[in-house]
Amino acid sequence: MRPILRRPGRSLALPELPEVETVRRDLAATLAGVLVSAVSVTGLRSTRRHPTAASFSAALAGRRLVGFERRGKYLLVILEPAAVLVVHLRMSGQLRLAAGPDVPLAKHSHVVIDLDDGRQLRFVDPRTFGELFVTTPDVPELAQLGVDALAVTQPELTRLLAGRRARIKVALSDQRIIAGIGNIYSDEILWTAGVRGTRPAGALRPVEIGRLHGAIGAVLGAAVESRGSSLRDQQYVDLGGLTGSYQERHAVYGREGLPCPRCGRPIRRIVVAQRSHFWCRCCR
DNA sequence: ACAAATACCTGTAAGC
DNA sequence: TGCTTACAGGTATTTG
Repeated sequence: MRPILRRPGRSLALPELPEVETVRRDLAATLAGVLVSAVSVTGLRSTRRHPTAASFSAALAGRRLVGFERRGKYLLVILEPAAVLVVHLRMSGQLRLAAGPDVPLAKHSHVVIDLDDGRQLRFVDPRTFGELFVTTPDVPELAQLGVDALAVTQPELTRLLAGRRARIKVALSDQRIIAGIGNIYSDEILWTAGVRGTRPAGALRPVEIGRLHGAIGAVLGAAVESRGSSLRDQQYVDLGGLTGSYQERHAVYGREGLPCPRCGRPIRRIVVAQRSHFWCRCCR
């Protein structure tokens, strides 16, 4: 019996660790040392952690952008005088650099940050899940965030997964355990490691955790080199509006019914924790 | 303590 | 052709 070929599930390209890291590097290369001269907020949901748009603007204006860090999917812009601008792109957020105020505003531009050299840093976000907020240097809002996926060691991973009954697909995407992996890269990592996503995390054998640890570094590292993944409606673009290219190397994500690169059998899609999970029956 | 379900939101495309 | 509707998912919150 031939497998039923269905259209691949509609997929977006959501900002996960590689996409946020690409934006971080671009920011560091283009904005180090600039002064924020003014801030305009038109989308109140984007600054919802602040009581008013004015309180967000006042916290950011007059400060200099002196450092650019990343924790998981959170972007941290280090400010002087001492403070931190935290940015999370969530589903559809983009940071875009404009040469000046005359460049037409993209639809769904919610925050415009004027820089003292005339350029503008703009936050664009159709689905309005993303957010920006200014906080203290210790960033207490991120206290629950787990170890960054690019920094986790194999012994740490072993300890973090021990005893957990959650499926490994879910545990990998849990930001309190490991920070930076979302729905796209968790599937690519599991396929690369040859680990079934529905296995309980705590049941993985040491050799499987070893393969998983290797796959986390290999997949995320290669995706960073490719400047992230952009798919379909191209939700993810970098600071200059350009797409990444790692989608060309996706083995399973968004490829339901297409041949597995390893064995040629059709990629399957199931729903795990209300999310699409793409996998190969024989290769995981 | 941990796990699972739900709300939030809009562009896209499938289906009629 | 045009309308309706289902779907995509990260995180905070709620419920179990």
